[in-house]
Amino acid sequence: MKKRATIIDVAKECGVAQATVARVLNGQTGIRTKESTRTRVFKAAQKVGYQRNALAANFRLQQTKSIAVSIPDITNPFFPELINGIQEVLIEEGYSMVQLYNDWDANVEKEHFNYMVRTCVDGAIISPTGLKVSFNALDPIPFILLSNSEKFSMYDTVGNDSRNGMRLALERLYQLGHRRIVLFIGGSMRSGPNWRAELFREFHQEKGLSIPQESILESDYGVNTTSSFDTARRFMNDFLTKPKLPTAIFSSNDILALATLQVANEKGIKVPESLSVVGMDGIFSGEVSYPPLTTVQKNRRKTGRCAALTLIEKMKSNKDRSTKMQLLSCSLLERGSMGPPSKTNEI
Amino acid sequence: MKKRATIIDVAKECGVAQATVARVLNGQTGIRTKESTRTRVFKAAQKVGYQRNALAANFRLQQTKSIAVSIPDITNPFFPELINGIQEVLIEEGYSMVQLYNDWDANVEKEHFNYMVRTCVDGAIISPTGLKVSFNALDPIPFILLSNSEKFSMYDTVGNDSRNGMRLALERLYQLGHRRIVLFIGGSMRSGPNWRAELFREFHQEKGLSIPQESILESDYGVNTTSSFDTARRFMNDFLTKPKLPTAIFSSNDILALATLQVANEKGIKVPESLSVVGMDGIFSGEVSYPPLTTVQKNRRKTGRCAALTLIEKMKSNKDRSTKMQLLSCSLLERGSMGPPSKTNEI
DNA sequence: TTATAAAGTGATAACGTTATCATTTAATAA
DNA sequence: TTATTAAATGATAACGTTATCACTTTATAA
Repeated sequence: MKKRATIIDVAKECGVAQATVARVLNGQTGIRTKESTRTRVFKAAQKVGYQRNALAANFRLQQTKSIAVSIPDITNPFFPELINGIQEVLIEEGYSMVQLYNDWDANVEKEHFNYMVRTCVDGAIISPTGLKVSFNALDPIPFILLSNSEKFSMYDTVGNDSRNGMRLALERLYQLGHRRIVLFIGGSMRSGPNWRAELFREFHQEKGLSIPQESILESDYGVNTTSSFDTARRFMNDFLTKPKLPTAIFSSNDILALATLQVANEKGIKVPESLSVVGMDGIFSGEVSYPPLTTVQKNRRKTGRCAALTLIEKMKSNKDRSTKMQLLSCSLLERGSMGPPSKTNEI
Repeated sequence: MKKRATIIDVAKECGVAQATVARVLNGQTGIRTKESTRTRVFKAAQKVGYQRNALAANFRLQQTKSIAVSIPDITNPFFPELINGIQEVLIEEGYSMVQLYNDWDANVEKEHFNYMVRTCVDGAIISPTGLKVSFNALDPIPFILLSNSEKFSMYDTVGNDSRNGMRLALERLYQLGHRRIVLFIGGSMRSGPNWRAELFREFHQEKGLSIPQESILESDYGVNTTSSFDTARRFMNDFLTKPKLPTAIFSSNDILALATLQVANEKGIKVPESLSVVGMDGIFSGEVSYPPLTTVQKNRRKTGRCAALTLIEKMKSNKDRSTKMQLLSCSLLERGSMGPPSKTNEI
């Protein structure tokens, strides 16, 4: 491992002061250099194979030009696209990204916060493990949360308007003629107090429908995507043998919906003729299922971009800004798993 | 943002030399300090709120305790688990991870290599965009490649034994009674000269089977997972209307297999009764398809772990080790999409 | 006791960059 | 031309840590 060339080496190579080299190579703002020396320096730098030592620069400037991204689980298909969106923006702005996964463990998450302080990341984007997370440990670091919960309204937050998304789905199902709709909740996300059940009841009230028994199904949480899927499968294996089935099942995420779809296929329940299945999130697997999954699409790439942009804006304006909560709208992505209920399925 | 306390502040606070504070707080190996001064220093550090400036330490030590992971596309379902495996090991060893995505662009990849040198990452794990990538730019940085190509045998490489995996699948299909098997190649990975076609022909020769026309299907490459899937779908939409279909289709990755599966379902071709579909990789979507996809399972988490462990070993042993290529074995994950060919399907 | 070793501490030099200020050189005005 | 200003460059001091070496103090052996 041979030693790397420094600006001093470059300076020696072309007979100028190191200060000049520094100016040329790492453009100090507002100070010009003669074109002839510039080219000389560039050439010399090339020759000795100079690469700026970011460690030294970071130390000098006390900034890392890197931001931390804390999420529970990268294998959850919800996250990769979001991460990708973040990355796109950060790259443009010259930041790099350190990812931290905590596997839904709040203690690990807290340790990650300390890590961020120690390593002097310039900012952080955090998808919290729960609603009770404290961000005190982050003290000097500007951060953005990925959430759609009111609980975090005192922080800068970027999320998806899942309420409205769910509404869109229910409305559309109603419009198609569905009157026996079931809500399926669970999965690996800890979503706190259940606004979904609330919204579901509200919706039925509005439409003048009575809520039948067993219309809000709650599967256990899984520790990860696969276990969440398996649990949902078992649940549906049981549920879909009941005598009087609903005409549509709306699930709080795509994993649950895909489990429903698979079990229905196995049982010979025709989707969407006998049962419409609607999910939420818009993960890739819903694209390749049979039939393709109708879902409430969350634009995760855009969410990531938005979070990153907001963070960068926050970091640039050192003056205190008022915090804000941004909810990106969802859309209903209609694919094969949803259709009008068949006549034979009517009461 | 008030200035952070340094070891000098701590030293002043308790009347010792800063060297002593440094020794106590960031345990220099092999040098003891009296217990009484240790406690004094700790107390003082606590009092002034000392937090080690990792930026300064990194600069001094010329190490970041971070490693870079360069992959083409995090939204490709192949990668998240691999990344997770890497992360698991790195965390244990106290390293953090910077991820770089190049979207299959070799120029971006090269720029990322420069970035690694500039930022002085301690090591790198790289999934190359192609077989012609040069790693010269990485010069002083120890790195591990994620590949199974012979082309990279001069570097430390970790990959999956796809050859053997494909063999397993073909053997099993043959054993089940399949004699009209088709190979479906394509997808978003650039895999270079086609050893798959070669292996396919070899296999037929061994078994004394003649290779029928149109038994090696090659779909176009897609720029990403979704487009790769769509292209494969269009291809299969065409292919599966042909008069005499094969009894089994082996695809070079799960995306292609899932496209096949979906189109077969749409066309009412019963899987596995009329057509067995086998994929490769073992991505999550294959778990939730209908029927669940039989696939050559690559243990990606393990692959990631192995790569990380090998890298760490390499970084620790500063003496030159001989390079090695590690190929992790694949297994055939038998799920619903594969079965014996039905009688009616015989010639 | 005295000589010797060991343990504990202090003083100080890096590390490579950026930024400030001083100095030289070139350009413009008188 | 000379005086004055502007442009270009050089010299140098940080930044906070680690690590080396020198020096004191304490413990152990003779």
